[in-house]
Amino acid sequence: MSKQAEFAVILKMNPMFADLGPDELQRISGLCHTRQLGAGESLFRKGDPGDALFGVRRGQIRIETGASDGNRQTLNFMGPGDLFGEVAVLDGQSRTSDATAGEPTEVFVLRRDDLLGHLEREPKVAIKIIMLLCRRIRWQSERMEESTLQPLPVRLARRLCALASDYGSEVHISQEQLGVFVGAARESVNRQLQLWRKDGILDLQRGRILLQNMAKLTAVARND
Amino acid sequence: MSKQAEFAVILKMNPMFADLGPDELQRISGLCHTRQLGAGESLFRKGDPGDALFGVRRGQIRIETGASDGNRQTLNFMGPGDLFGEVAVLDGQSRTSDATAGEPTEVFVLRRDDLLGHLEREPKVAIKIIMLLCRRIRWQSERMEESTLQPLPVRLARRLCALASDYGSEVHISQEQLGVFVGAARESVNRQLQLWRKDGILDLQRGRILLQNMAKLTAVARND
DNA sequence: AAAGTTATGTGACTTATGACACACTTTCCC
DNA sequence: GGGAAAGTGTGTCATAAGTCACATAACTTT
Repeated sequence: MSKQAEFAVILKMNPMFADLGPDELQRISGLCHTRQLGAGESLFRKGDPGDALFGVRRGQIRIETGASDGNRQTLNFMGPGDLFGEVAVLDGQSRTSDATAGEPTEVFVLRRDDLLGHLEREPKVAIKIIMLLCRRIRWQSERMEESTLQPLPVRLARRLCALASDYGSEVHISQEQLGVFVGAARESVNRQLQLWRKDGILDLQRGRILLQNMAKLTAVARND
Repeated sequence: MSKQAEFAVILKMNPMFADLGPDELQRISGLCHTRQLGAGESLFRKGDPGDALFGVRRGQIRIETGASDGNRQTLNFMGPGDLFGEVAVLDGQSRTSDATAGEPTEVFVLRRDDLLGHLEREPKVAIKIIMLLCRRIRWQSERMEESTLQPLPVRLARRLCALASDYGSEVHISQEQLGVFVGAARESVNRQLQLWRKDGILDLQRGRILLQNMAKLTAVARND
């Protein structure tokens, strides 16, 4: 399979591009090229212009806060098949975080100028992108209400379910990280996890969580 | 001034369209027409297709939840110059709330089909719209973090500053409404307002708030 | 293996805010 | 004018979650 075809598959997996037809995807992915990074090499830093969209081909990219006080916080890991910078590539605003290769990594790069030129030539695609952005705005505003209003156990259960759908029943994450994700203190996360452990919903080990009863967990997430 | 020119001014005031050039605006506003509503008449209901964008020319439109349990919650008032349905007109998704005329009202209507046809003929405008949507997505995600993390006084101060920039130093809103806006209980809102009143930052009257010291209020909003 | 570092578990305390209850005032309207 | 309704001011209480402090356990490094 060619690089381009591989990138088309990645695009297709992302909700942002899922509605595009095969020919439209093919023409967009034809614009991409690739880049190699060594372990620890920086892809972009906070403040850099958002001049491209990236897809991980192999390796791992860490999205981190460039906290100047030395306490570097990892916000997310992007593995093979993950896409990021979709919004930046469209609006060109500067990056809001750092991205660094955690290991030797190859990324697909779709440059902003190339994409915009393409959209200008194909207004129908531009209109589809508009729809997708609108969908994202709606989705975000729904989430916004929810995340503010829902209590910690619900937010935590939802995050765990989401992680489970990505990584299976053994989620490899520290309680500290989990706290950052759901916007809570580590101690609060720990206390809730302990309760669930006593209920047999999950088990805890250093640096990982074993989900044993997804049914109960999704019930909490639904918040019935 | 023609109807179209009047509508162009309203569009220009909205951040969503503020970046468009005069000629682009003129051509878009040339697509609009107007509609008259009597007091209490419905403009659209929850679930209706989002097939148009509206701007209030005169009168008032209330945006309300169509709560079936009879307890109707007013979410927002749109007065002359206000624009709403910007996202719906682009993506065509159904309305998420009811809109009803609070008094005899005239609205500008920009229909979805007309706008999309226009965008297809002018891809440069479509790309500008894409930028604007991206800006909105970013703005939303910033707000999302903030609204979860910031304490009530900060959220309240920010909302009051925003209202002040729209309506001046005399904000006409009930404490109940304010509570809905910042996601807090009416009582909590009241208690915070009382503290600020004792500091001379503002004064309270039935149904309105008089802002007397915007400097202090913005200082709270900045959360230094 | 010893020492150091990171992750986890837990108790004590504090604080912000929601919930309820009720008094008081203003406005509306019949 | 006389309710009724809506908006406001406050007290009391309960609770969720943050903070601090420290113990323990598990990995890493030398």
